[in-house]
Amino acid sequence: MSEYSQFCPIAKAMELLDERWTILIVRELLSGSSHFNEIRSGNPKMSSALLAKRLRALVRYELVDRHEDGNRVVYSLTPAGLELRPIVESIGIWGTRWAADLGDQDLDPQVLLWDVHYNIDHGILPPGRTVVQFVFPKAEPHLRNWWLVLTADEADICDADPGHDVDVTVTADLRAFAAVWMGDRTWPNVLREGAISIGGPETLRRAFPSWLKLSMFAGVPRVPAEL
Amino acid sequence: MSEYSQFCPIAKAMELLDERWTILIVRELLSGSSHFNEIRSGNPKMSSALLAKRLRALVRYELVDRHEDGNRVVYSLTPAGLELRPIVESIGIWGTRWAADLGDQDLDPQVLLWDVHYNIDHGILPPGRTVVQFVFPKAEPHLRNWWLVLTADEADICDADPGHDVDVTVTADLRAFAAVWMGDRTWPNVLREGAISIGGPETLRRAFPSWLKLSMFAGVPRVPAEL
DNA sequence: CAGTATCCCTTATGATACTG
DNA sequence: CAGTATCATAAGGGATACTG
Repeated sequence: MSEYSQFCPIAKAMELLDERWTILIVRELLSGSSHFNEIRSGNPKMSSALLAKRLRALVRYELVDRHEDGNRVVYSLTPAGLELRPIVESIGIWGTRWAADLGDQDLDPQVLLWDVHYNIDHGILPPGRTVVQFVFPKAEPHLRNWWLVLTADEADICDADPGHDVDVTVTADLRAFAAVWMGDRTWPNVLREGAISIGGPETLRRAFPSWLKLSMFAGVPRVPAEL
Repeated sequence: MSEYSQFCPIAKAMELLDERWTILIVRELLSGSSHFNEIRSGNPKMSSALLAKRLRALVRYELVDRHEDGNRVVYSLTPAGLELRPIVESIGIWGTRWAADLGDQDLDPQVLLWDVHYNIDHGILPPGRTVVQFVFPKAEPHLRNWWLVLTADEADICDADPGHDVDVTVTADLRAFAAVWMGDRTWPNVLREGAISIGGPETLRRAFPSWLKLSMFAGVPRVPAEL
């Protein structure tokens, strides 16, 4: 932490919060991640060494608690960390309104599907296990195929075939999928246009879009285009 | 700006906002600063070169507008920049609750008085000009004496004697003054204890505390001490 | 799984001085 | 007033490999 030498509470807060990646780590913890590699899944471009360093700092600032549970390590937000939620949400709302232009490098399938897997409407899934395969034909080969394994109380994202039978196959243009997820386009619109196609038994195919709750920022009112 | 390569609006926003000093510059603009050296006054530890660089970036991101008015340069927030207010405020609220421990290096008289000068209750000042001298006996010699020049519509802070007759002299322990400003202590309390003393004609001396509105975060509910 | 350890190259930025 | 210019050093962080 480098210091601003100001009594101002905004400055005192930013001493703890303005390092690169810090807010994104808090976002992951607020979303439900609690293990080192879960946080990495939501931030795949961050190196392991850097995440370890940031987590150590967050524990030192008493925003995050580190707890060993058997052979696993569990990270969780302290009361101070939990109260960062209004900050993180207002940043997301602002970003949705004013920083929503995505470059090609922003369309990372892993980050997108990681967000998706935390926002599944488990209540309306078919009974048992449902496997959705995502194919992003234009992505780099190793980022092209993903499997989402859904049960009544879990959602797992895999970048390797988990071996189960696939129930639904979603072939998508990544930009179109992100636009649906963010509430900028609708399922009927992208399906009609062919930017996304859904394969599988008709019942499942038709049900699939309803399984995904959208991004928590999908409903944010947008800035009207200038006339 | 370095990039996170994530579609997430929180990440897209932080690409613009998480560089050191950026939020503090926005804070100054939200408080009412519009000139280069006003922003510096609120951030005296930032070098001129660095402020220039940050301002160029903020203009590039379209959060700040730079406008030449005759021979002066005027900075103002764009619509996108103005919408940062909820973020900055929630950061300040959080900082007040969870990052309020001040080290000695945080007690910078200039930053504190700069905040004070933006929060004067001009409506209840005596008519004409009122000059308040602040003395912080324990501060470094060059930060020990300050003059606050108040009129019906202006408040100026000087670190050199502006030459006017002084109406009120406030001799203060800086930590006590910051505590009053932040709402952690009351005027009666610090006056009784002698941590601050006010000199001058009795009417003015008694009126002085009411001229200062407190920090905008003075009313934030604090975290109850653990039992 | 949850990290460490190194190496090495950029960036960032503090200090100082200068300018139209 | 509103910046530039230059230098020197510190910090940041990517790549890669390794570990209990």
